[in-house]
Amino acid sequence: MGRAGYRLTEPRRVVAELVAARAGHFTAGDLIEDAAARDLGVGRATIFRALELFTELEVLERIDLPTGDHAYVPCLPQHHHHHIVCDTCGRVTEVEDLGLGSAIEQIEERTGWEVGSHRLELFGRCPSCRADQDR
Amino acid sequence: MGRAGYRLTEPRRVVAELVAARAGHFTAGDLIEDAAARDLGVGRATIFRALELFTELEVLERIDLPTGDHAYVPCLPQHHHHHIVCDTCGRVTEVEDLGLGSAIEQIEERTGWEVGSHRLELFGRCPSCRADQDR
DNA sequence: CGGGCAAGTGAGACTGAGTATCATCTCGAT
DNA sequence: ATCGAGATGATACTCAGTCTCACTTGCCCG
Repeated sequence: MGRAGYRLTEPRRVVAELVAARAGHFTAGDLIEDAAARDLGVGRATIFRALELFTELEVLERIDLPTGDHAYVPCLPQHHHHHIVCDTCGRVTEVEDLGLGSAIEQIEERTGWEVGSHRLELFGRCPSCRADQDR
Repeated sequence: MGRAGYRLTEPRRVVAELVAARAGHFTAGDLIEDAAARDLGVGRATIFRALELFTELEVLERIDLPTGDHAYVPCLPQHHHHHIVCDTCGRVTEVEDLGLGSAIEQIEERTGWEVGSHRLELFGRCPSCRADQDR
C-alpha cells in the first residue's frame, strides 16, 4: 500500500497528449471539449484528476486569468519562475524570478509579516502578436 | 456623493455595510451568508452586482486565493499596490509596488514581449498570527 | 507468467458560483 | 409630485469542479 509511485495509465497518457497538442494556456473545459471532439473515451472526472496530478508533479501550473478563469500552462519542474501570458493569442513564456526575493525581504522587515509564498502573473503581448499588430 | 451615473440605493448600502463588517478578505458567498443570517432582504444577484460595481469603483479588489477561490479585499482607489494575505486569519495588508517596474522593463527588453498588466499576490503570516504561534 | 488487489476509471448525481431573464420597484433629475 | 432609466430580487439556468460507487487495469510478487 501507500506506494510512492503513480501508475502510468492509458487515460493519463491521453490527457498528456491533449495537453501537448495545445499551444499556450488552456482550461480544464478546453481539454474536455478536445477529448469529446476526438471521441476519446476519457471521462470528465478523469481529466480533472489528471490535471491535478500533473500539477502536483509540476509539469503543469495553474494560473488565474484576468477574467478569473482557471487555466493551466505546461512548465518545467523544480525551478522557480513566473509566466507571461499573451492577451491576444494565449501563448505563454516562462520568465526568471525577477528581483522579487530581495523586495520580499524588505517587506518582511518593514511590515513584520512573514511572506510564505507568492503568485505573480504577467499579461501582455507576445513578440509575434506585436508584429502582427504593428503592421 | 454617488452620482456619475450610479445610484445610491438601499441594497448597495447594505452590501457596503456587510463589507465593512468583515475583516480581511471574503468571498461573494460569505456576504450572501451574512445577509441571509441577518435576514436582510438582499437578493443573491444583487450582492454579486454590488461587488462588481465596487470593484469597478476600485474600493474593492478581486484576488485569487491559493485555493483558487475568488475573494475580495477592500482597498484604496487610485493607487497601484499589492496585497499580502494572511494564511491563518485572512487579514490583508496593502504593500507598495516593489521594484517590479524596472524588472518588467528588463523583461520587455530581454524577451521582446510587451507587458501590459500584472497581478501579484503575497501569502504568509501576519504579525499577530506570528506572535500567537511563536509562543 | 499469471493472480490479486490497490489505484485508477467513468457515468452520473450533486454542489456551489456566477449569469440571465423579467416583471416590478425606486432613486433622483426635473 | 412625476416618471423613466436604472436597480432589484425571485427564479431558472449554466458550467466548473467534486463525490460516489461499481467496475477495470496496471503492476508487484510469487
